[in-house]
Amino acid sequence: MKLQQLRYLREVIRCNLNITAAAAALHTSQPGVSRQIGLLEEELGLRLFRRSGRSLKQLTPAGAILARQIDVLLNQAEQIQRMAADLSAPDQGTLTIATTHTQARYLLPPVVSRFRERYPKVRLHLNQGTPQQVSAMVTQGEADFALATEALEHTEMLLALPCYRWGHCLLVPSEHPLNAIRPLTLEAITDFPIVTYIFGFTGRSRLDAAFSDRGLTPNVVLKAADADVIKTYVRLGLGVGIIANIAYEPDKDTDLSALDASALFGCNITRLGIRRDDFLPRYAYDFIEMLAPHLSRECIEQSRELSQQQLDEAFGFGAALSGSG
Amino acid sequence: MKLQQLRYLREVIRCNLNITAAAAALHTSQPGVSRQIGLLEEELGLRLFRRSGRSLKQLTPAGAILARQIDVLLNQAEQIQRMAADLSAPDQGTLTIATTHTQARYLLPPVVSRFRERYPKVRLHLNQGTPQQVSAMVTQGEADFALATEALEHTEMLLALPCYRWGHCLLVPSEHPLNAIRPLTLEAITDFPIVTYIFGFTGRSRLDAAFSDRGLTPNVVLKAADADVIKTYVRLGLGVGIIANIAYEPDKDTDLSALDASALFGCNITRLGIRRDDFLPRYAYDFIEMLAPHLSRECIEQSRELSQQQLDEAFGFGAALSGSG
DNA sequence: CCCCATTACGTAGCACGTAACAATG
DNA sequence: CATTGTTACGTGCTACGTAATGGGG
Repeated sequence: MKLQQLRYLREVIRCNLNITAAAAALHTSQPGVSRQIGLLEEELGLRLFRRSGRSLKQLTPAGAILARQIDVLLNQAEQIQRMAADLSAPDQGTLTIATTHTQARYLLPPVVSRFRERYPKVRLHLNQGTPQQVSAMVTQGEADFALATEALEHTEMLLALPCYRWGHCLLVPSEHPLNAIRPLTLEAITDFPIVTYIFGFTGRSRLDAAFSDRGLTPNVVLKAADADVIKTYVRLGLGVGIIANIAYEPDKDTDLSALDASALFGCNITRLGIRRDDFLPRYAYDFIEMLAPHLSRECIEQSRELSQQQLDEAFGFGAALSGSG
Repeated sequence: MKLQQLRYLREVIRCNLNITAAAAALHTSQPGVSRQIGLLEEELGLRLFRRSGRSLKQLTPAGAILARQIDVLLNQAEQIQRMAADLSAPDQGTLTIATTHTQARYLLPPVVSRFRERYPKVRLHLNQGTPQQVSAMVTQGEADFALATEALEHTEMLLALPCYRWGHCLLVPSEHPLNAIRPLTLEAITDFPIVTYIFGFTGRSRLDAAFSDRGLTPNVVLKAADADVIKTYVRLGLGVGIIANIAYEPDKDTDLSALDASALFGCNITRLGIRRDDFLPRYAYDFIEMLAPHLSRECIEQSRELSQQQLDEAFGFGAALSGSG
């Protein structure tokens, strides 16, 4: 039994039992993969795949059981390699962060600056995507951790650590009538066309919930994936914007006013998503601590053992907040 | 990184950093091991051993960290192989049981008979030893499971599942004056010389505790490791025996009387010891179920996740019983 | 001077790639 | 007939064993 054979097997399964695709993904020849799978089956004394003619149709029950264990083993092997890399050169390596627009654009820049100063030799990758893509990147091991407000707490594979809380704000041109209304109400907002996020982005679900709880139907005339697009259309006078309040930049957005709406829409929690069984190098923990000082290495390592529910309790969040907010 | 290199490394560490001994244990050449260790260090980019001149003095801190992870990985690899063997030929293989005299001599014979009938192709090994040896055999992977009344619950590595409870009995010649004393008391027993187990065997600690709780000092004239020896000396009239009541065989011991003493000495629990992270083939679970019907496969697999304390609670034993009984 | 690890060197095995082949839809 | 997996075959790498070398206690 060779580690390579197990890697081949894993890749074949990942490629929906397509040996050709697996070989391509592994940058090796197709017959080589086929052969090693065959040898592995021979050594283990059982068929891992149910074949119909020449093509692999499905995993045998035994194959499925073993594949699960083999995944664990390969993860462990990769962890050992990462640990060795970290131990041999603690300030070198790669850090890949999967994140959404809002975090990448407004939250991370200062953290990235500090990090690059502290660890100039670490190659930093920022992968932007939708919350779902971000979550998938981490679960599939393509990124070291994720940062997003949505979708991270949906799988027990990930540890979704609360990073910080934020609310929404209303974005209006300086001369807009809403500037005069105090206190701001959902009803007042509903009188105007609205420009905000598409569903599943940056707390959009919380906005919808707030309106529908009051029996209101907002007139959303434009849905965008990020605050920059929203600002552009607010400037064109298309409607009033609702964005994350961290996305308002007082220095640059001097032609717009931000009216805090945290009280209306409730607060959101941006979470840090880490694979439960993943080893992270020292600099990754340092990055996280720069981002959220309460998430020390010690704190994270203790959290790994907890269920998501226990975690939320430990951090003092009820079920309401740990939902789709 | 090859599995073989990791196996070599593990063996070198097991052999107290002696490469020559490790090579011998692995049935391979000494330079081969030396070379592979070197290649592994090169690939990982760090020294695993602190060398003084040519000999390995100790593990480096990094080496120690990695060695722990590597142990986990190799265990996982071996587990996969065992699982494959079980899946490919569920009624073939080897079952090694580590146990003490009492269990091997009085408890296991009928179970073994049934098992051999059901699984004629399984090679069954019974390894007898002291409770400490028995425990060590399982923790070191030399046996699949252990059966003993003592020493198994001392390490969290093992799952010590309660198998059955038993008490002691007093063994006396047919004409002995104690036959007439009802009810039996500790004081009455203390009037006679006693023949029983050496310390650490078959509930001996419970006997001592019972006497000392009453402020009594028994006159133990012979200490033996097993009931057969004890019976022999009781027959010679050396004293009265105190043995596990399962060790009294009414058919064969017709010249001796057994007086139940469970009430005097309390009950003991014989436990089944399994490595928490170990995979057992189907026939092993069947053996266990023949031995103790309440220990189904399902029950055991659920127990693996529990701490020893949770386990004792689940089985309804308090701290008093889970002690050295 | 003995013990032990490393280096040197030759060999045998095996993983891999190219090419040809088989089978399925 | 296109796609995919298996068999055939040659090659280059490498793990391993034997032998020689180097260092400590």
